[in-house]
Amino acid sequence: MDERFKLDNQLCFRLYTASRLLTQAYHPLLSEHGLTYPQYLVLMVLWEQDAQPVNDIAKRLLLETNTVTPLLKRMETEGILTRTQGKKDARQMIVKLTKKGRDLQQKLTAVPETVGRAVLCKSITPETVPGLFAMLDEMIENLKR
Amino acid sequence: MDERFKLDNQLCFRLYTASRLLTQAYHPLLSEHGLTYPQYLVLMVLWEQDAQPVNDIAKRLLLETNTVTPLLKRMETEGILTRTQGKKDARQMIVKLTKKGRDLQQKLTAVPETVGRAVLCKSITPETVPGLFAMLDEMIENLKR
DNA sequence: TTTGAAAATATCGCTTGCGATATAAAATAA
DNA sequence: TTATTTTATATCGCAAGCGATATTTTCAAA
Repeated sequence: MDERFKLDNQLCFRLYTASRLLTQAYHPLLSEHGLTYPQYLVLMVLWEQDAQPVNDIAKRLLLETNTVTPLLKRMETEGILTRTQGKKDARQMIVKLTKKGRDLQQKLTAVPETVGRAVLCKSITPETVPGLFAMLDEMIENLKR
Repeated sequence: MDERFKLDNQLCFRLYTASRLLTQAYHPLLSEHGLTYPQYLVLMVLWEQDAQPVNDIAKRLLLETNTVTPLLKRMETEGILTRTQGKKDARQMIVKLTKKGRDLQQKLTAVPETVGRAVLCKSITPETVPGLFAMLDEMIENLKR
């Protein structure tokens, strides 16, 4: 058996699994407010800086517009944000939070804490997290050729 | 602005992005052989141990059967594996590689190497990978309550 | 100015991931 | 044995992701 094909030696499988399981940890906290995890990501982007074109949101999340556009449309239907054509550039759609979208930040204050606690363990602590972040950041930078 | 909602402070977003980008790195290598990344995971499970029930494969990948069953059916259609009802337990479907499925291992030998090289960088080296694996493993163990 | 290239967004088709639920077989209890 | 519960798969519906492609608008070059 080729060691290179063993699941236990795969970085990607670990990342894939860790990502899925951590997203699942968000699920009960977000679905309570009718949100999915990718929608929560969009909210974090817009809470940082409101009124952005689709492209800027997509770039920030390293997603394609063919993923983000339908996602934003669903959030518009939910009354979380509005999409209006840009004035300077008519090709752009400017995405802006509604009051409901802004108010969600207060309602979700417990989320980062709760998930943060769920992740903490022997090898993942306030001391080790910066190192982990650095490795993942370098890897991400490396892969988005 | 609440620091805890900043995208740059999120572990989950990093894992989600790293997982997606690394999976994308597999894409050209796998699609050449008509495979997706989750299908490649199934192959790795079966190369390690052939002839497993659906449930064992799902457990190994930490996926639900409602994800794995359709995936296996597509692979069966492609002639990569067979699904036959268990003899001891008629509820089980035993999944077994065909010759085509076994032969894929030889055809994909370059994949682990190629992706491995793409990941290597200053902070991800043969020396640091075991530590990264340990953190992810503990996190995964922690989250699969 | 006209024309062609680039950019911003959207549409289509398909696979995955997963909550909820159904079905059938096996194991356990009464 | 009969009834109940558990287990193994599967089905359904929906939201991502994403490759491929279309549409519209802007920009740049001729």
